[in-house]
Amino acid sequence: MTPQKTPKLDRKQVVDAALRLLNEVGLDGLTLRAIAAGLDVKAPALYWHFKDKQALLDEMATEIMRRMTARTAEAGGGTPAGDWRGTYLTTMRTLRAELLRYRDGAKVYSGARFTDTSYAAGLDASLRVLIDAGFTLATATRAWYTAYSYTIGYVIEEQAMAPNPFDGDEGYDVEARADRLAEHPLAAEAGRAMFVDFDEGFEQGLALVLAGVESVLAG
Amino acid sequence: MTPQKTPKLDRKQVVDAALRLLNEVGLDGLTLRAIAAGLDVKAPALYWHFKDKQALLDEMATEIMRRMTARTAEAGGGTPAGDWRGTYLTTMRTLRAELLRYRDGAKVYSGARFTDTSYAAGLDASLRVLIDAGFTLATATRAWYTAYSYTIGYVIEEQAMAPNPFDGDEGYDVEARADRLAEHPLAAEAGRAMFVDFDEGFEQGLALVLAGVESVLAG
DNA sequence: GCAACCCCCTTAACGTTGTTAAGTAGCCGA
DNA sequence: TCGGCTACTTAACAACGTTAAGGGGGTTGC
Repeated sequence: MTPQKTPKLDRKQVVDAALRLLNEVGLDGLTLRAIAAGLDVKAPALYWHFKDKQALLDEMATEIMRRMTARTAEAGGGTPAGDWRGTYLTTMRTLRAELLRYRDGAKVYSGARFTDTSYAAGLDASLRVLIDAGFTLATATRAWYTAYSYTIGYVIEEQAMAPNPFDGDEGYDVEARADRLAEHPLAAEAGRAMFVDFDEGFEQGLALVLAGVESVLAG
Repeated sequence: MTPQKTPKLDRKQVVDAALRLLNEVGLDGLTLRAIAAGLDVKAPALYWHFKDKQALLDEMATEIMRRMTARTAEAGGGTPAGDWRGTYLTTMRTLRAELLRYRDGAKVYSGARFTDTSYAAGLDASLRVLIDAGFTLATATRAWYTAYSYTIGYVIEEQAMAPNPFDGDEGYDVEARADRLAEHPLAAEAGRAMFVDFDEGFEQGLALVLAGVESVLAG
């Protein structure tokens, strides 16, 4: 249709189109032919820019990470310089928020390996804040990675359960679950608590991890 | 070959064969044809026992959960009755250990929905221990789910990184990573800490979560 | 004793997927 | 004008999940 003079297609465009499509069709529907169609191109054309599909998925994960790093840096502007608690919370909240922006975002992210080292600057900054607050490198690393693991695990579970924000998918029926578990009242009620307000649930768990970090630092 | 009188194949046998094969070929190689071949059967035969592949994966995850519950109950025998801390730690250690028994175990597990309610008894028991120790149902649930999310996230990352225990896969080269990150010394050194001793790293993070739970209970 | 039936599996095939091979239009330097 | 590089195309392949149709063997009904 649009007769481009030099019909250049680059890696960035492919990644952007793939991330856009991800939100429409989910990870299962993310086929190379569909991605290519969105770019007015045939599937094998993608192989000029990426070795294989996994390389594209890795680049998508890396792009998600870059956007998260950028947002963390922005949000860092509103956080006082010495406030390691605020930085810590903001980093993990931003990580979750960015994963939630894409359907199956946590799955794509956690299943991939980054294609460059651009994440290191953000990690370095996060650790620096903790170290300046008195942490050793070892405890800072552990504090960071624990909250990171928690966040990844939480969002994976959240995206598996929650109604999909992008189409009419109904998601997990919490009340039906409670009915099935009538013989186990604690588990039944716990399900309501776990799967109803994910934002609040994440905050509570994150506060818990932070409290643990504080008590270790104090010790 | 072996002329079975009534060549019965049931769901349990299929799940067992699939879990065995999972350890040999990983999630990517886990095809219905390969599973069927291991049972001296053709692929469409599996559709008599399972609606589709996802139903089989769900059943595999449920079986992993059941084995975990059984092991937790065993390990509970060695834990004093009133020791909620010991029970809490043991539950999460057992969860991780069981996920690690299968290649891509955490991915299979976290991507599935349980096919029955057998998990509820274990969850109920875990919550009961916390409540008897003075937790409200809400705080017990949050304490449990936070450690659960942490463990899932940690093992997903671990299995993506670690050398595969089942074949000669080399895994992630920690030193090469450190070299690439020469400009970010904190991140480089943190990588060594995060990806070297996964057992120890898990314990430290879990202790951190537990410390947070304790401080919330004390507050 | 035979026919009907149901259980559990087979063979065959379909559409889709990731991926490779081979060819080709446009551009660029010599 | 000539290669030669870039960035795609068309064609095709093997493998996958899945469905359709059929068949053998045991059990049941009469």
